[in-house]
Amino acid sequence: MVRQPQINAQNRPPLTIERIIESALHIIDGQGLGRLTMRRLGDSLEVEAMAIYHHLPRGKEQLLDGLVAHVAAAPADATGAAGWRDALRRWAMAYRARLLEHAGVLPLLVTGRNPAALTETVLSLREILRQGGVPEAAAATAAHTLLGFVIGHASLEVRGTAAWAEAVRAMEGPVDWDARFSAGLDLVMNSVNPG
Amino acid sequence: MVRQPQINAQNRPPLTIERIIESALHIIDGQGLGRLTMRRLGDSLEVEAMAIYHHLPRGKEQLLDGLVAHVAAAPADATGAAGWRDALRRWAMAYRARLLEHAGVLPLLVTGRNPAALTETVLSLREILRQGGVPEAAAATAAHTLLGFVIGHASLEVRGTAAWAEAVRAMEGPVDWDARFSAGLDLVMNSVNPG
DNA sequence: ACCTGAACACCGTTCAAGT
DNA sequence: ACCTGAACACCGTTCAAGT
Repeated sequence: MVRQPQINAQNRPPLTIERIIESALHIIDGQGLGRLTMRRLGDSLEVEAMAIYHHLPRGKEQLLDGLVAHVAAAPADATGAAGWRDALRRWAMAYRARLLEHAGVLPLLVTGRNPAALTETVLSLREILRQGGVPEAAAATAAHTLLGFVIGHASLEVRGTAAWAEAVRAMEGPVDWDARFSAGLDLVMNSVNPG
Repeated sequence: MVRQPQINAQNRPPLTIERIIESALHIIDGQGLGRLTMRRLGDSLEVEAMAIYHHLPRGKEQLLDGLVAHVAAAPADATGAAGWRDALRRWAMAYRARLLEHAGVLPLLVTGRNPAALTETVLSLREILRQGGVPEAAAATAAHTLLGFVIGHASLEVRGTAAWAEAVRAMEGPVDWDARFSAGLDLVMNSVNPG
């Protein structure tokens, strides 16, 4: 029985930034952002809360920055798509699903914290539009419009599907959010045209 | 010297929900959401923090609900507009300005808290579209698409104009956000058509 | 190098008490 | 009816100490 070097004396995997972020995301997804505390995060990692500061010197701020990066940095990819419209459509659907899976991170995304986390995503959208023949300025506008729509629509979905939103559904009527998002996406994409 | 009845023995205006919300919004706008605490709010109202609970029995949750309602409940109004497109355009510009003025409230808006706060706004958008001849289903889609775009774009603006976003501007290039929003708004509105 | 334990300043909230 | 003061359980973070 050879002890593996990456297993320490307490017989548990060592703390890494990746494990910390994943554990934090697990707490947010399961219990909500409000219940993510350094002490609870420490518990879930089987470590004292103070140990986390050794890996994230800037503390909770750095943890939240990492969560935003982990969720928001999902660039668009044109491989396997039938043209740039299809590529953007696929990306939008996937990005929306990602935001809804981690809806607890949405409030962090709109704080302006870790703005660099979105750079890769924005540039990938612009690149796909550019390759589709859309002029530079129009591509920049379309990229922000599309990304803004996806983030904002996901926010409305969180609001509309909240367990305590019965009164809203009574007033505004029931909504098929998948269909609603798809139709809205058409609305946005339909006026994006190559030069 | 007749003492006015609404001035109490300590010579200060009585606590009301309106004054509490306004004071809280003032703290958020000036110092950020993270510095809004019940104790600081009490200080700014020249009252002990515990006095606030007499007016907001559900405590800070109720305060945050009230803040969302105060900022997000701004319905569209067609009076004085040159047609429904102009009315929606004006509303979108005003709503965006409102969100940017109170950017610290944006994270609260996307939590799904107090979902009823947006009902009036959503219904007003649908009504203007309906009066413009847009069929019911298309109006519902357009309303959510427009509102989603405005909220999402405001989030991107907060991100792009953050003081610490120098690296982002270096990578993605400088942005005229007023022009960018206006162009994005055109993109969204251009495919909304009466039946 | 990595983690712990005790401590500090703060937080939201409850509750009995004051006026 | 409206507000206060003391108290409680919790929070993020620092720092000296352990291994």
